Amino acid sequence: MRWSRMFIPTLKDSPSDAENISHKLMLKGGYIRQLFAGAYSFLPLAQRSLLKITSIVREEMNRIGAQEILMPALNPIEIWDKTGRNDVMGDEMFRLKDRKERLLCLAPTHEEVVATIAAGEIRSYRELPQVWYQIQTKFRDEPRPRSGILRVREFLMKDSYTLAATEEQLDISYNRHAEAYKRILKRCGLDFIVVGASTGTMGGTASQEFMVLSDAGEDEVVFCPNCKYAANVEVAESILPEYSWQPMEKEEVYTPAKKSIEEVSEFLRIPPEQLVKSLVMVVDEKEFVMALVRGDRKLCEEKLKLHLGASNIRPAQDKEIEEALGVPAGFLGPYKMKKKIRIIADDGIEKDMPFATGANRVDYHIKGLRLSEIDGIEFADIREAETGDTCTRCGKRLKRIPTIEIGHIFKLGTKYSKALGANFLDENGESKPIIMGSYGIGIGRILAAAMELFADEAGTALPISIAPFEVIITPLNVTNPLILETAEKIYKELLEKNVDLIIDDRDIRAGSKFKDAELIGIPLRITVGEKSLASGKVEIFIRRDKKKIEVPKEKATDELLKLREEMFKELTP
RNA sequence: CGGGGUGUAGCGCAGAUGGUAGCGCGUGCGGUUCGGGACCGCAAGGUCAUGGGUUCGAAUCCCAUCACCCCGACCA
Repeated sequence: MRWSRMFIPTLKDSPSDAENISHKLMLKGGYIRQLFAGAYSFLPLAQRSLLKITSIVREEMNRIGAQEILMPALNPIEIWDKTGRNDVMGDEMFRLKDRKERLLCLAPTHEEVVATIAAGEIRSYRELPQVWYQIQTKFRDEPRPRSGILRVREFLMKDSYTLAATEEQLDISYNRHAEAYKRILKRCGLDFIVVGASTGTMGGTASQEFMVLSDAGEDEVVFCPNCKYAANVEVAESILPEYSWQPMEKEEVYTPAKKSIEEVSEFLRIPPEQLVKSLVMVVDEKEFVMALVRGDRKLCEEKLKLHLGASNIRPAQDKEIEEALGVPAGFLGPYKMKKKIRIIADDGIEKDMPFATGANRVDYHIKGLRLSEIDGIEFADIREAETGDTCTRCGKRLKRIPTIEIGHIFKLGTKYSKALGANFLDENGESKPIIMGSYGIGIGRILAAAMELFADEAGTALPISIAPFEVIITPLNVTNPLILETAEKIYKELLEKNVDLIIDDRDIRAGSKFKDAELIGIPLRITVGEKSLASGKVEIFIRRDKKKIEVPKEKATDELLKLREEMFKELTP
């Protein structure tokens, strides 16, 4: 490929819209352009990378015996009604009507379609297990698209679905996917951790996420450096560090306009650890629940949701709280409540610790209350684990870190097959619902994560397996025939060896060529210029470690092939 | 949806107190340069997000709308 003929609109300044590193780099490097919020065009460089990623994904999926299919993105709403997910998905699903006013949606995922196919075709246990996958554009009307390509409304995903007759078959498919995902990420040059996760709106019995450590990530993972326990904060367990509380008289205290934990803590001179937050949540849009969490802790909504068996919870608005409890937010507590609602206390709060919390009276808090003296409270782990908490497995300190979620695998069970009538006859002629699994991996996120992970001042250094080109040849002055001929000769030799490369044949200054090549992240560069050529040499530049090697021009091709080989070897699982 | 911010040339920005739009980069042409985003000359490029209002006069003041970005609740 010749740079002069390629569409690579690099920029000197990144557009001010871009905030995080991969987003800036992709815009600057001419990889992507935004069409509107949450939708990007992939320009030639990005598309080349994405094609390489998808072919790695294909190879690994095929390797575990998965069969590639392709399902419609356009779905009739009925199948989503049958599983109840038309409601569960809420505004996240794009909905539209056809010319006959029939309700359709753009599928955010494909369990419903898979179960529909299975319901129509699978009859016997002899036809199971099945493992199907597709690489397809998904649509999700994200409440807030952000971070460039990391969180968008239209994105490429590899999603697979397994159909099993038995739990054992499901386990095998699930484990094979985990293995395939590890191989995929390794081949794409990404370091990752596998963590226990919440099944969220998918439902199901077990799930794990494949996370890349990155500050750009939107997820957080709690992990133990000692025993390797790792879990999404949504589900991570921990033990609170010891806290020696102070004794406290029981009394109502006047706390004018002191609402937040900080304000109350400061005003009453009580540390946040000895305050209790009373958070009112709306459960499935019908019931109010009060959640009690220690003042220095965050409520983990996902854990609470799980405990309640709810499908949706949200913080109540101030107006709702006042209507339901007769007290404004800020002075709420499990004390002299005007109206009884369900109370769930975090089990990390010591039952005999006296604490301060709202007195359910405007401008008043109650001091010296203890959970042990309140009737009808439920206890559950509903707090978020934090750095410094104790690991429940080995007793060492936990760490909490931001991550990018690249892949997620689920054991779904029979939720979808039951809803859509996907049954089979077992050995005994008994009809049973098919046991499903579902597995996703974000193609674009792999690229974004790699950009992010290997970024430096000059740009990025993509892994050779997914870089848009493996090698760039940079003749520094194309008006010098000797330089150009030498570069062209090496270019031809490498082409014959099936190296994926580009020659920067533009008639521009050397500096610009260097900047561009380093920006877009090509892992290997051959520089052909007067300086080295005077002694019959060319220079090989290794982008990742910024190392330069001079080699005789006749040996350039062989030397480069060797380096390329080594780079690929490093990425071999 | 709540909170914050920004919309002026392809990109990055400037345009006090209202007086008819500018800088840097980039782009085109000519020339000198050519191993780390060169220099000189010439030139093109703008419904100042949109709609309404105030005013003799609005990029600037007022109202509304829209878009995009950031922080929170959801996900590959």
